[in-house]
Amino acid sequence: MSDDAKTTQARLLDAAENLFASKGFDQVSIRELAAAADVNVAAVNYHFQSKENLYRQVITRRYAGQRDRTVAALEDLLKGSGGTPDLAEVIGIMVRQYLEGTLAAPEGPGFLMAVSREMHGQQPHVSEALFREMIAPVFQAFSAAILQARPHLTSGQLSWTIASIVGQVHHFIMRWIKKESLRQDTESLAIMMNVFPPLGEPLPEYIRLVTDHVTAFSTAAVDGMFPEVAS
Amino acid sequence: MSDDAKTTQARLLDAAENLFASKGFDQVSIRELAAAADVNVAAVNYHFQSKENLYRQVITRRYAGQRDRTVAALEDLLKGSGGTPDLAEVIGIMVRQYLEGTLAAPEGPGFLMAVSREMHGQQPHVSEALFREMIAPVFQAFSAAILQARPHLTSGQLSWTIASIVGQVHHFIMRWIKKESLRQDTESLAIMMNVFPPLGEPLPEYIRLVTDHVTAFSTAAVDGMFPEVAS
DNA sequence: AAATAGTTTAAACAAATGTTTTAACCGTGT
DNA sequence: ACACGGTTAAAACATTTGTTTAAACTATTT
Repeated sequence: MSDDAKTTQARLLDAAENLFASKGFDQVSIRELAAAADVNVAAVNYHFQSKENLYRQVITRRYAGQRDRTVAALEDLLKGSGGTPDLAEVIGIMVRQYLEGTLAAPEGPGFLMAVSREMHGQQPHVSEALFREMIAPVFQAFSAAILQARPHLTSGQLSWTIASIVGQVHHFIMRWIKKESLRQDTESLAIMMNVFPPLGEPLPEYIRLVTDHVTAFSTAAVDGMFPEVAS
Repeated sequence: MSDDAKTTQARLLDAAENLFASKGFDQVSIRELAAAADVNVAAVNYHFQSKENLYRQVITRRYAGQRDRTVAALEDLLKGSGGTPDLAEVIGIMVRQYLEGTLAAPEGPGFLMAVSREMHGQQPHVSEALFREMIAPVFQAFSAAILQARPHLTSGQLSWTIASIVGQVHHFIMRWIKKESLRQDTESLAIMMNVFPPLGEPLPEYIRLVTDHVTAFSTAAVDGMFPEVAS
């Protein structure tokens, strides 16, 4: 479906998604949005009441799918393994889903980069609703799956572990985004890529490498920190 | 030294540090800065040429100390241990320095929060210079220290490991900052603190807990992933 | 005391922002 | 053909932004 066949609303949502993703909420003006979507400036307020509300809709529209896919993948794994999944597989699913959903969604480039910014950012544009409806369910499914793989973990150990995993993933996402946004600035780019080796790879390979690393790193950490007492 | 005894420049720098830290570059207007520092709006441009340059100076002024302290602490450890430091101590120093420098510097609240935002952010306000002068030296000292503790690590394994550590630290910093910025929004705050248990602690205790966790987690991960061949 | 260099002040400036208004437009149903 | 709801268009609106101007002030120097 070509752009001019889509409705004004849809074109605005798509343009907003890409622009917000690559520049952040404050850095995108309504006029810029309108130009990218090839609509009138007033369209944003007509269809979405406000710029902030458009932002909210962009995020929730995409994140719902991400959430459902991740939860479903975790549940599938639980069923397939008869209740005792491999810890590395659990973490691997979570990490890969997050990376793919954020950096390489089929719906288009940019996708969910905004969410990471939102989670790390200060502006509470959507934070509470996003957290309750989107993050919390994934968090819960992830917790449950880890607990199936390592039933001896306490709830405290569990949340520390999850925080360490999420932190790593965010960092690798931000690193890729930063690299993308530096495309023009060849000097800074060269410095970054020199210090952070995996950045030179194309995106699918980057996702694979990061997934493998974070999975192996975190699995080793969990089993080193919280060894299961031999039965 | 009371505020009105300080020079206009110093008062602006201090006010800017706190405001930029808690709200981010774009969210702070020059008029807000001037009001907080109790100076005229023109003072920013008179003394610092531009808002962006003021921002640069705020960051470099503080980060230089942070950098020197961290590098010195790592070098001390190397000397004290006769060239074979404990890995956990190396990581612990790095993590603690980063957390303290960012969240709890004696110079005042807020301190270096802006740097984390800068590193994760899109705006290239100071990125390249900051990276080259401030981040790179710390990165290098940290790398060298880890390599002394675990000489068998390849350079690739080293940079993956550092990325995982830095990612975790950033995440725990952001989490604290986010909590601070949600002080008014009691509902969101309750949700966050419920899901992320260590957040309820006062700052020094939070720093201690995070340092211990990240250190233990990462040490276990390194030794689990890259076991030294028994001699 | 006059002059000077540095600093502070209030006011103005130009540009950009999110939003609203009002009129034109379009297809659909009568 | 006409009227009507929904949509788009251009223009205007009220604020806010970073920055500059030009005059007032202040202390030090001559």
